[in-house]
Amino acid sequence: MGSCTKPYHHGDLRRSLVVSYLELLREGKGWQFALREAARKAGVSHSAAYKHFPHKAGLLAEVAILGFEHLRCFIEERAPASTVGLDERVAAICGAYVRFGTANPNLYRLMFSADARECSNTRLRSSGMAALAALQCAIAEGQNSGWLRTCRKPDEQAQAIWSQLHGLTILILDGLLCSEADCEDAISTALHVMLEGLKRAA
Amino acid sequence: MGSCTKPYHHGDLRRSLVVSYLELLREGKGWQFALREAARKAGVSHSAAYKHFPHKAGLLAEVAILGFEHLRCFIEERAPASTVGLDERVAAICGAYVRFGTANPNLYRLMFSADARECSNTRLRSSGMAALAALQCAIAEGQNSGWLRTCRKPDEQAQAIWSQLHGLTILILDGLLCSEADCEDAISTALHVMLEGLKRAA
DNA sequence: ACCTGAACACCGTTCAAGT
DNA sequence: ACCTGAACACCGTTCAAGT
Repeated sequence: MGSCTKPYHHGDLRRSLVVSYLELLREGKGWQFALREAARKAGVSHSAAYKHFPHKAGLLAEVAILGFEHLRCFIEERAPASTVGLDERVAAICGAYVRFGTANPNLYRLMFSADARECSNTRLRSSGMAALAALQCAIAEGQNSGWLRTCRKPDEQAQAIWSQLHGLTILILDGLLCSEADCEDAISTALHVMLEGLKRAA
Repeated sequence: MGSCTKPYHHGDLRRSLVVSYLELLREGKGWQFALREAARKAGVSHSAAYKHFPHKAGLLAEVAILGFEHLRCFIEERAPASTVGLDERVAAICGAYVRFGTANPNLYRLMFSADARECSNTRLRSSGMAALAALQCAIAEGQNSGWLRTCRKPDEQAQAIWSQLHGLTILILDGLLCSEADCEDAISTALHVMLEGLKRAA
């Protein structure tokens, strides 16, 4: 306990590896890191990781799922259910989604990477759905109140909106929609176009 | 000429490597292949590739740009400028875009991969824009004729639509929107939701 | 001018051996 | 039960040497 020599057993290496990978992502140099690099950062031999994950993809999937949970919190913070006005609420949810991506580019990319999906697409899918639950609620409410077009079922419309948010986020991160400088403008413009499309004609 | 022994010099190795990589993509086992595998397929030593490309990313970028040209042709075939009715034309363009992705999943993924972008984002960007030129034309026409909402400039609306198409395509390829079975349904539903959002209220 | 083969520093994964 | 170190088969990249 009081000893300063590193113990042979780590304690919670599994968690430590996930945290190390998250830190690597936050440091900003891409999103594809070696398993060995996460182990290095955790101060442990690389082969130790295989006692906690069957393969690298398992670690990445865990990080990805954590990412979706962060996304859910991020959205709930910036667009609480108490937000007055469906208009504002939907806009806040959509804005929060895209901003999460631009604020955590590497994590967002990892969340949708092949390695992360390969491992447990169903878990990822349900994490994604949980993150978007607020959106689906708002849509159902909006349709009931007559504010939204009601041509489609709420879940179908939620999927369509998710597509748009994801596409916008990815294209922005890829630098294909705009330069870094006018990125904020591009986001708000695209979100406006999108929200206008949702509303019933005035 | 009449000899059947493989010549020491290949002739057009650069092109051959690109074609080999395209074939690997079409074979369906993912989209991340070793440079060495393309060289193997081209029947050449792996180090030979470095006389034609500065690094692997250079090869991938070339493949990606070819992909965008294929996409442009694909759209022009299925949604020629002669298509009667803006309604049909826009729907055809959007449908063609998404179907190109589902028909060439690995190529589509490569086109937006970090490796391909890293090399020449500007060339890629202009290829992407060329592929979407038909869309932008149709939007401008649609706004003039009063069929489309005119709240935004054509290029801004084109970007918003591209976001949606890209997001839909990627999420479908990722298997996050639907299972393989009801994939067609999901696509046409999402496209409908999208097109309804574009139109002026009836 | 173009291609080969050996070499280097990396990787993911495995496995016997240590604590 | 958990961790290490050496080993294996791979990879991208380089470079002297061949044609």
